[in-house]
Amino acid sequence: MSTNESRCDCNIIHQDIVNAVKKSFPDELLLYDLAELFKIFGDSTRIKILSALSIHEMCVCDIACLLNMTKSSISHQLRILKQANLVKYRKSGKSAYYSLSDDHIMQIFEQGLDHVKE
Amino acid sequence: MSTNESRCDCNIIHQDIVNAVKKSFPDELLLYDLAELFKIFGDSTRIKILSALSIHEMCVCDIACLLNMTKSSISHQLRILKQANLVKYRKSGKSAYYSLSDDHIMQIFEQGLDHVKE
DNA sequence: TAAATAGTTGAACAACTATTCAACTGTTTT
DNA sequence: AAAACAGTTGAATAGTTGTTCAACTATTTA
Repeated sequence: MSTNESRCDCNIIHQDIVNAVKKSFPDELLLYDLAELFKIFGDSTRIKILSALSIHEMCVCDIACLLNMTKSSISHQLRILKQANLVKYRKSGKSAYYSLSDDHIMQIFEQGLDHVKE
Repeated sequence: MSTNESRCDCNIIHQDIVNAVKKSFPDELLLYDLAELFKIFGDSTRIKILSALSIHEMCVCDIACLLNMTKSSISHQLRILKQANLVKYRKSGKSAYYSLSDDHIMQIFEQGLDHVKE
């Protein structure tokens, strides 16, 4: 950062620490993408959908029935999960069958669960 | 769930699957807490703060300076992180030094990073 | 004691988001 | 061909949330 204008309204107390942290700080864009990923996990409806799909492939109706929600709201959330490449789907007749696109997703899920369980 | 009223506006196609999933479905409250945890991770300011604190303990001014944001907004976010038991702090003189309350947090962080990096 | 500084806090505002509703597409059934 | 059903989509709405601003507390320094 070579900008002189700073929103930081204070005298820097530990310039050495700030510099050291800045040095080994991950890429800005990477942290942004990471936040975006967690944001998707940060909704109970989407968490429930992912949790359900980790057990078995399901169609929109099945998920709506399981979570006692409308097809529409489930479809909206599935679109978000699809855009984030967290779920994939196959169409068969009138139905669309959704499943997890990646096993790695559940590792993040499980790690989070461990922390919540304390 | 023993309620007959269902928001699910469709005939259930795979009652057997829905029942099976319902059976091995995690506790509702647990999934809610999990979503709340991920929600906290799902903001780039908070992610950056956690990432910084994983490198070194820092005071509010240091963080504000590092991220080029006001003390106020950092303090607000630190309050949220504190309430979620993700950070702890010690006061010394005029300053408040924040650090991660748990190493486990960074495991979730790293796992997410792996996924984002693809 | 007064000024300066680090940090906190509540209200206000703007931006975002999850659900609802209605209308729609596409497939299957009668 | 018409009805029924699974699913999608866009607009509207209500609720949430991150930052800003101003006022405040507490500690230190002059």
